Amino acid sequence: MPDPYQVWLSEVMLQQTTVAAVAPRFQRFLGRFPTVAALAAAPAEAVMEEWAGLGYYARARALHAAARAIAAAGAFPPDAAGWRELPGIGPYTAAAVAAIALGQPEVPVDGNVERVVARLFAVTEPMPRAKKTLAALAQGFSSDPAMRARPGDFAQALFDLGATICTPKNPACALCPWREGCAGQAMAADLPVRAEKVPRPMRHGAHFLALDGAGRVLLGRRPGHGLLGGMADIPGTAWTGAPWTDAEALAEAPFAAPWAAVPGVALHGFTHFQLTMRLFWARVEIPGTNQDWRPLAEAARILPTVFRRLLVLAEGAGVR
DNA sequence: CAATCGTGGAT
DNA sequence: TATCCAAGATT
Repeated sequence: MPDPYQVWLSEVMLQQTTVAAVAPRFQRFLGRFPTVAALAAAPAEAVMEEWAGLGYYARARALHAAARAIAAAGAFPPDAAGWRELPGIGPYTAAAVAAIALGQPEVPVDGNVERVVARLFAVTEPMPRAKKTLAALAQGFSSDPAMRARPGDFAQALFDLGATICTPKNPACALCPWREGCAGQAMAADLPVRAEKVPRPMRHGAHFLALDGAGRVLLGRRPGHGLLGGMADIPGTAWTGAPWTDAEALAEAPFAAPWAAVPGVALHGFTHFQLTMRLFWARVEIPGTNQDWRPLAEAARILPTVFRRLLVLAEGAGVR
């Protein structure tokens, strides 16, 4: 049976994140935190840095908290209900770990399974309202002898069916082993019915890149909750609905310095808004004592992508 | 229940 | 280029 720690870690990384993006990061994470004990013993900053670029940073905070809970308990939870009580473990991940790592007859319902079931039973109720219906229908797999015999492989097979045959667009129904019992085959490409999309608003920010004489940059730290919670950042203004004038932005600078505007802007898309950032930079020859100065290459490694874009903007403008 | 929470790749 | 969407959880 697979190592519960590795199954748990991979399932958390795979939440809303593609296999291609996760694969190298999973190996790197395991190299740095090989066991749940090692993860529990690590400082939070190290875990957040290792997660940089993967997105949904609440996952890393919860993963770390859960590791400490497991280490304190001295053992992994024995079943899905036990896993469900840990931070960052919802219905899907609890079922996936129980099925894959513990061999227990649970049915993890992810986006793939929802799509397969919506088509198999021709569910036309729109998402996300249909989630309850789809989850209930997916529980029907619990009586399948193949599922009882090999719950982990059954779950993996369901994921693979959704990823390679029962795909969101252009499903390959002709190749599907379940096509004969599929009530939604004729309308498969239109299921599940998605809610209408809402346009993402634009927000604006201004940030301040302080460089010392040794190629180091001054980093800040985000609050431990909410957007990018717990991550390093490049200090700046709030992200507001209206652009910042130079005067307004400079009044928000973390300290007085000969700030100069970097030409151009940096753009970044979040799930629910788009961001336009301006950048000011200054050479600061007297670093403060309790401040987080990092070489540019290191900063680029530990900053979330939104702030890496500012480093790219600066480099393109010849600022270094 | 609806909103929040990142990012990169595919189309 | 814009949109979609990915092995979701939390509030």
